[in-house]
Amino acid sequence: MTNKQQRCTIKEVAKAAGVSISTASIALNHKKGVSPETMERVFEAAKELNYHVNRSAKALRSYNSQMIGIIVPEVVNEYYGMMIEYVRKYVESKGYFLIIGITDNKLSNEKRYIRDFISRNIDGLIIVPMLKYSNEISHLEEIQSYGIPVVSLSAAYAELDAPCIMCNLSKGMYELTKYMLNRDIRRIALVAGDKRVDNDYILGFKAAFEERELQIDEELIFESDITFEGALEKSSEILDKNPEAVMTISDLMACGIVQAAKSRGLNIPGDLSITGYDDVIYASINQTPITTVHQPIREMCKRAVEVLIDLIEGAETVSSVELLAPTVVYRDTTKK
Amino acid sequence: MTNKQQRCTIKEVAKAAGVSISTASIALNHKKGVSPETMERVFEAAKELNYHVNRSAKALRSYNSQMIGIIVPEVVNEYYGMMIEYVRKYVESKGYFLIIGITDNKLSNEKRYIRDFISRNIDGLIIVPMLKYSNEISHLEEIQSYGIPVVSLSAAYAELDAPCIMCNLSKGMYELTKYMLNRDIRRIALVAGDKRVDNDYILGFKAAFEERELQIDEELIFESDITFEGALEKSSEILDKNPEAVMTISDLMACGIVQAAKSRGLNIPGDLSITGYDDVIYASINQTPITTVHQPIREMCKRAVEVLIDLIEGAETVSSVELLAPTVVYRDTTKK
DNA sequence: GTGAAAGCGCTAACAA
DNA sequence: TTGTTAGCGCTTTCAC
Repeated sequence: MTNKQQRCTIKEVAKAAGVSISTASIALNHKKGVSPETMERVFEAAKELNYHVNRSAKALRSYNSQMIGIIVPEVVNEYYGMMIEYVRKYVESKGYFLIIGITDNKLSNEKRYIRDFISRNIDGLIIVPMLKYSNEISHLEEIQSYGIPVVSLSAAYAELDAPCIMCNLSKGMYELTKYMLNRDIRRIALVAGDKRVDNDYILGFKAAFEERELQIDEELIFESDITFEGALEKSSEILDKNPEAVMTISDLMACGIVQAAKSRGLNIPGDLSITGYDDVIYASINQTPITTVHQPIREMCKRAVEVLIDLIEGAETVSSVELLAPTVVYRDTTKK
Repeated sequence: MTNKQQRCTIKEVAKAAGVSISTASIALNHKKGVSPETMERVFEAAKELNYHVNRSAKALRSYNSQMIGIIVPEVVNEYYGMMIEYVRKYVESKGYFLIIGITDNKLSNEKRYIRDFISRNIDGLIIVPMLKYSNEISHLEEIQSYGIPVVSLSAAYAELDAPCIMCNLSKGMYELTKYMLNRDIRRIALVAGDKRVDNDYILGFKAAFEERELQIDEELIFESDITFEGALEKSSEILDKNPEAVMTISDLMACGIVQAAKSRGLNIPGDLSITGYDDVIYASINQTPITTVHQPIREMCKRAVEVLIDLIEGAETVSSVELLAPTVVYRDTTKK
């Protein structure tokens, strides 16, 4: 780092290869219209000079940055971490670079990232909606108005005119609830986050009861912070109702319930069944592995990227919700 | 998204404000040399027209992208997730945007991201070294040669001439081992990843034994994949040696040992003490919360960003290692 | 305090 | 097939 050197430009590559700048540009971009020999000379010169294209210049001139943006509520959470991981992989396999905005569940941050992403000329946006209820979508409409396609992943903004790829959350909850009811477990608590945001889960839960013409006790449907600590705090209120089962909408919440139940000396699943949702690592690393619903995160991410890139390449936007199927994973916190 | 509109440029803002382009530029960048009234007119026009600066153009012209790059081995892991989270926060509070490369512990990916980051004109780089042993640093030296400062975080590349901010890993391991020895636990297994990479941990472990002039059984020092599954697999070999304690170098590995011990019917900490490292969520959400060593991740990230930004702003590079102090966190997998 | 004009590195007409 | 040239949106001298 002593003698700072300048990066070489396409001009120098062209000169070294003995061709014009435009020929060098065509060659470096693997476009047709240049002879094989010229091509080789240019690439040799580029390698020799250790040429790196200046993407700022390229983006300025050609109106695309080869960057796709993703906005997620959090990153310190296996569920979103996996999304970033998979989306990144697919995006990069298509020749794009993924830039990431993390909102901390704050609308103001979501807006800030949208502004920044517009400034940085992203080619497309994947938005993973916040966990808080919001119907403010003007910032998303603005980015769309500039012709930047938007796809929502994991959940939908009801009023946004954009494709959405998500898991059939309701179905997973229905299956799992049915499994409980089949084992004569009736007194089931359900712990959601915000009832409006998490209505899909509640719908599936109720559907299983209704199918069997069983009464639902609305008092057993709780709202809680969707975190480990949140569930832990809420647990005394929940367990005081003496449920036979506690179903949650995330594995982390289930961990909280498990820990609380243990400190009450409850036997799992003898005295109490507990279920998570998502099937991320938290469910399997627990001392007692947790029964949960697997969301096909990988497939969701793959589809989201496919749909987005189609849009970037000029496909017509159709506002549709694509629901991928969940799978119940039976582990040790529920009866066999 | 029906009628795609063009983003407005500084030219249009200038025109609307009735000033020249250069005046508009000065005003928009809050530079001095423009009257308050003009300033206001420009900002009003910008707001009116919904102006977003084109950062590609700005970066091209002014040789800085206001982007800082970070390269991490993984993201689906609380430890790295938190790093991204904290680094992002500090970086953004300084007016930069963080772009992230995830290498999956592959050198080829690290090189690929470096190339990409050079192309995208990042202003500085934070590198969190891979968990695999490597002394190939030519790509890092190259980016440095262009005057882009590099800071390493969480671990050091021995041969790289760059500042490093990390936790005093050795000290944490020493303290924890001493705690065990003080409770007359002697037969302690240590589970590392690669012994070369994780030598600091081993050094601390041995130091505690040596201080008391106790013999170390090298057979009880294991290498394993630094994952939950890795530890789970290795566990039978480890537990077959009948240790009184198993110390690991990550909380996730500790979870694996806990699960394996439980399925052998071992009582924790009665029959077996288990410790993790890092103090991330995996340690606290387990049914039996795990004793571990807290790494001051937040402070590490803060310092790394501070040092990097000083360098970006022209400070002299000094190749130094800054060691932050760990804290042992006693939970339920060790004796009181 | 403000404006005119050059040019950052690159792509894409258009000419040759 | 290859070269010439204009210009993407912005910053930054340098005049005025």
